Amino acid sequence: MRLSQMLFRTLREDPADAEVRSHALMARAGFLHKLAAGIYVYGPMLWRVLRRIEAIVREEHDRAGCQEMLMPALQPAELWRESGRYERYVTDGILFHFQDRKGTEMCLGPTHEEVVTDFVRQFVQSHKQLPVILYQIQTKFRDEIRPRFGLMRGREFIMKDAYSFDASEEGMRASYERMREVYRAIFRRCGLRFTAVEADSGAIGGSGSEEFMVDADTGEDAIAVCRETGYAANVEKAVSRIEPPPPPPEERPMHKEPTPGARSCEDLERLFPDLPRQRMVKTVLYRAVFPDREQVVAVLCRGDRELNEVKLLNHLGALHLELADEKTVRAATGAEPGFAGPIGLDGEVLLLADRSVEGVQGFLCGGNETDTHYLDVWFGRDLEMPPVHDFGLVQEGDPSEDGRGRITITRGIEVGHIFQLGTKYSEAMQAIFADENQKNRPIWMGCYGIGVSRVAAAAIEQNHDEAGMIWPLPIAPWDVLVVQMKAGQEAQDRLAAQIVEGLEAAGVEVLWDDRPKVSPGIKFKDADLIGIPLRIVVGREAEAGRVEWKPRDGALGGAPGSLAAGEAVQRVIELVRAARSGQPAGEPAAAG
RNA sequence: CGGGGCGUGGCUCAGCUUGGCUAGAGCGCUGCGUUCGGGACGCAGAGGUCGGAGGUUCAAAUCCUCUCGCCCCGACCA
Repeated sequence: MRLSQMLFRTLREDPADAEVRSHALMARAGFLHKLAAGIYVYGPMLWRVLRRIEAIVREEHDRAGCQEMLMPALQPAELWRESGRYERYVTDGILFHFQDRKGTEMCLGPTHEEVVTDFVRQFVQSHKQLPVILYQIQTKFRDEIRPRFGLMRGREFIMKDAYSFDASEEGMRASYERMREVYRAIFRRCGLRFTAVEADSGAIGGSGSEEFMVDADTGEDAIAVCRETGYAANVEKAVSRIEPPPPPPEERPMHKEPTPGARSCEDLERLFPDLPRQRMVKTVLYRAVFPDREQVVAVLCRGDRELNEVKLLNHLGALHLELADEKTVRAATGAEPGFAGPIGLDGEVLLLADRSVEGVQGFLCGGNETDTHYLDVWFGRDLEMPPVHDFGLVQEGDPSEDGRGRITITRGIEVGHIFQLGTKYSEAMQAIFADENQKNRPIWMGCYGIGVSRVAAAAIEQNHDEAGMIWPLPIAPWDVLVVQMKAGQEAQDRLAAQIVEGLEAAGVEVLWDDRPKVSPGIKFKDADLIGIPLRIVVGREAEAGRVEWKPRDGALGGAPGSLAAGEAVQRVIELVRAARSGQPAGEPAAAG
């Protein structure tokens, strides 16, 4: 493709509304255009990237025996009522929903468990038809509370979603394992560095789940990793050991201490310099929302630890959980926020304790009275130990659960998530089959998602520099950029055309910057910005049949330097072949 | 939804506090010429309902009201 023929333009400055590099760089390079919050036009170059990602996704799914299909984005709300998710999704506001001309409630699919389950229940009657895995690549709609970061969290985005159907729990696990391997292969082939982590299954529900995180400092998710043991989990889910508290001090009677203005552990440390954080107990108040009621919950936590709201939410089985607002705090404690404690709380409050407070004695805690704390408090003596569970957030440096290593916290971008759903949807929607003994049983399901458009953004978050994007070769919009310094100069015209022809004949996708009257500086800056990994410069040595080898990605293309044109062509062909070697043998190189 | 901020040529912004000339700059764009290996230079141009509506005023980008949109911080997720 000749760049001079493309709709192409670059901007010198970052757009004002782009917060992350991937968004800013793509917008500057014309890959992306925002139409409204979280809604984007994918330009020609970005679309090539997305199609390449899709091609890899398809190949790996097909190879694993999955069947591609396509379901409607437009769906009757009735189906969602049947699974029981309609209320929650509408209350959350995540579901785009409206009425058609007849007044029927409709929605735009944020995910397709309902539709696929409805489809499968009409087909499957016998265990002989199982297992089966279906998938589609399609636009999804979610009215995100806060769309942001460009392609990272859009309201309309491209997703690959797959669903497995099995006759037994073991079968479901086997399908899940198979999909896990498919996912590993996909992200490996995309040229991304990633980590598979244990995850919370959230609103989708089910028993087990893992997320695939592209390693990137700018990621929205924090991940707990243990190098020694290979443990990796989303911090929402992660467990660790915690250092035990110091031994109890000499027993003294509980008493009040004036603590004016001391609302945090930092403040209290200044007032009580000899008291370690491990002998402070925080009381954090939450408001938990259930389908039929609300409940104020107070959770005790050691002063040097933090609480994990996801663990708490799961334990309570609540729909939502949020920090209590000031009014709620005042009503529950009778004090200004910052002085909540377990003693003398309002009777309606549910009191729980994180396991970090176990063994803590003679501690400091809030007095439920403004500017007052209790000191020398003992569990068992001054108050009953509330029910104890693990509500803690893992912290950097914690020993791993088995004690054989230490936890490190890193960041990542979630590009894939796989779930064992069990029979949640099949039971709700009566997707049943007859087993060998003619007994009706619900189908065991799994679901598996990849954010295709998010993969593109994550690739840039992981691979860029000051000058621009650096695409991994397998998902780059083009394999190689041929930069012709002076379009119209005969020797350069001839050599560039010859190189492009040679590469294309070998199945390499080539972008040829043949723009006339564009200064060298601009060509180089643009080349850096769009980040095509391999580059050949046709310039001053063209008469001698030589070019400059100038890869964008030094790690991939090696050192720059002068080369005979034929040699450069050969090098590109080899690198491209190597990058595509993940393909099944016998298939031609993907041409799109 | 709660809290904070912003809407002025294609892009990045100034002007608004204290209303007053023909609404500006840089980049980009068009034409001509000189340049030509890291965002060149000169000359001549095009391009703006100042987000929208209403109001105050002799006069509104500027003040007031309403409204739409966008961004950031929090709960959600591919």
